[in-house]
This record gives sequence, structure tokens and C-alpha cells, in this order.
Amino acid sequence: MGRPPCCDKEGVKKGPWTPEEDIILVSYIQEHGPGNWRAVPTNTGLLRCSKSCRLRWTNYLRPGIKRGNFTDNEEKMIIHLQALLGNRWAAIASYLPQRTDNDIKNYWNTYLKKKLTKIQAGLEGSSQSREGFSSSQPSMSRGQWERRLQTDIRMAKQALSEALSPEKSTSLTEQKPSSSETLSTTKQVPQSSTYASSTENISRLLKSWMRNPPKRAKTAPSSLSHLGTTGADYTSSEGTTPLSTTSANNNGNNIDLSEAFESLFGFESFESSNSDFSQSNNMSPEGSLFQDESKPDPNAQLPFSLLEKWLFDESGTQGKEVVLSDLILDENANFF
DNA sequence: AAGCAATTCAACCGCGGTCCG
DNA sequence: TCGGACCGCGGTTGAATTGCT
Repeated sequence: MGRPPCCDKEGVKKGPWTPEEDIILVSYIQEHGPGNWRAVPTNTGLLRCSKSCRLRWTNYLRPGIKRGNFTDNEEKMIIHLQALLGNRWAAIASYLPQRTDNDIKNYWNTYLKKKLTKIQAGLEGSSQSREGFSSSQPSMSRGQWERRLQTDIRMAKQALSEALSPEKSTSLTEQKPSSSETLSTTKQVPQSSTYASSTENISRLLKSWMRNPPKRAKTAPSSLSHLGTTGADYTSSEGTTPLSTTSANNNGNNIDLSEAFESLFGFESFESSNSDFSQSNNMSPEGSLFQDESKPDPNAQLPFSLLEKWLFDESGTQGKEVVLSDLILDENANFF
């Protein structure tokens, strides 16, 4: 029957987003919330298709996103979750709430896959190939598949155990409050905090961009790369910005975008990057991520608490197979 | 310093699933 | 039940950047 294109090919802008567009999008979402993406370009005047807006939000502007290098623990998690779930990046990302599926996918494709291939080559001769861990083996009998899945689960538990237990105060726990805290805060999800934090996210990057406007520094968050380049455009196109307040306040030199942002959305503390995660835990901008068991709300931090429960309940459930998805389903049942 | 190759990652594309009239 | 509209996901692309010669 032929699906019509998601957006008009004509008049739709493609390519990197400019700070102006980011601001427009964020301010719109702050006001209306994420969702109904179809309406976003129409209502904001952005010359972008709805998909592009959604992608920009979920992969870049959404609050609580951590960028930069992956930690060892994150790497382990990804490797084991990939073994368990296959290339279901969104599902994997739900266990790494600070990372987007796109990030994880990129990391896997550009780094981890190669790394594992090398390791595998080093272990050449040992029977199990990397792909052998995938649960999506088509020619596997159900019994085999289940046994393998259980092995995978055990491996993942082990990895998670390593990741979570040794110094619970390191990366993973410093990123999250206690699971009970998580659960209680998740239920509240104050809207205002959600969108204030989203503006914090973008303002932080804008501020960072203001610090290094002309050239892209490798040490800067990689996500700022395009801002570094488009940033020059922005300065040159000042006055064309739809947010006239920003240019109105400047005296002809640099526009203090972050300041403008502060005044626009009424928040502060750009420097509180350490608190990002805890703040982001309170956010659930998408709000619809519990649609199935494989998609626990990444922002709600539930997955980690589940995994912890899953891991630490192990001792109490010895001899009984604990299935993660069951746990998640149970938790969801309690959750709603 | 210049040219080329390799790498990274933001963004796009197209498909499948779900919702709704 | 059907079909259109929308959303989300995974695969892929290509511009920007980095590293090497």
C-alpha cells in the first residue's frame, strides 16, 4: 500500500542541529513534554521532521545522558547484555540509564566488537565463538537454547556482581542513589524538575560551547563536536536567533547563551555534573517506556535496582531459577 | 606542513509494532 | 477487521576529526 514518507522531503532540514534549534526544541518540550512528535515541527516552526526531533531529544538533549568514555563496568555490562539480548540496543540501554542506545550501538560497533574479535582470535581453538553466546541461534533446539540462556544469565550475573559489588561506591553507585530511594523517587517524577533538568543538559553543553567556540577540542564532550563547528555559525547568525532575548542582552560581543538560558528557564548550577545522574533519576521524560518487559524506564533507574535485587536475592533463591524477565514483570506489576 | 587513511559518532533511513478511528 | 498515522528500533551513512606517513 506504500507508506507515505514520514515528512515532506521538501523544506525539511537535515544534518547537524544548531544551538538555536536545540533551544527551540528543548523549550518546546519543557512546555509540552516529549511525545506527539508529529506536532513538534509544526508547533515550533522547526524545519525538521518529527523523527529528527525525537532522535535529537532522546539521543542528545534528554536529561541524564552521560557522554564520554565508557567505564569498565559499563563495558562489561554491555558485553554481557549483548550476549544475553543480542543487538537489542534499546533493551541494553535500559540497563545503562545514562547511555543512549545509539551511543551503546556506536560503542559496540566501533570498539567492543573489534576488541572481542581480537580476544576471540586470541582464544582461537577454544570451541565457543562469540556469536555462540547469542540467544538468537536459529538452529538451536529449545532445550539447548534454554540451557544456554541460563548460562548466559549466570555469566551476566557474575559480571553484574563484579560491576556492582566490589566497590559499590565506585562508578555505578556514585551514579545512583540506593535502590529504595530510586524506587520512591521514580514514582514521583515531578514534571518541573524533568524539564528544568533538560534545559540544564542543553545549557551545560551550550556553556561548554561558549567556552571553546571556534574549534573542537578532543577533551570536550564528544557530543559537543558539532556545536563546536556550528557554533561559529551561531555567532555569525546572531540576531537571527528566534530567541530574541538572547541577543537583546548582549552588547555586541559574545552572547551569554547560558545566562540567557538561565533566565529563560530559571535554573542554575551548570557545574553540578556530578549530580546529573541523581537528578536524572527523577526524570522520566518519555514516560512510556514500560510498554513491555524489555523496556524498563531507563530514566527511572528501575533496571539497576532490579538487577541488584536479582543479584543479591540469589543467595535466598538458591536452587530456584530466577528469571530476570519475571522479576521485571513482577516489579512492573508492583510499580503500577 | 600536507596528504591520506582510519576512526568516531550524530543523524538518517526504512521497517515493524501499536494505536485509533 | 481494516487501514492509516505515528512511534521506536536497529542498521547504515557520511561529515568531522584524529592519527600516521
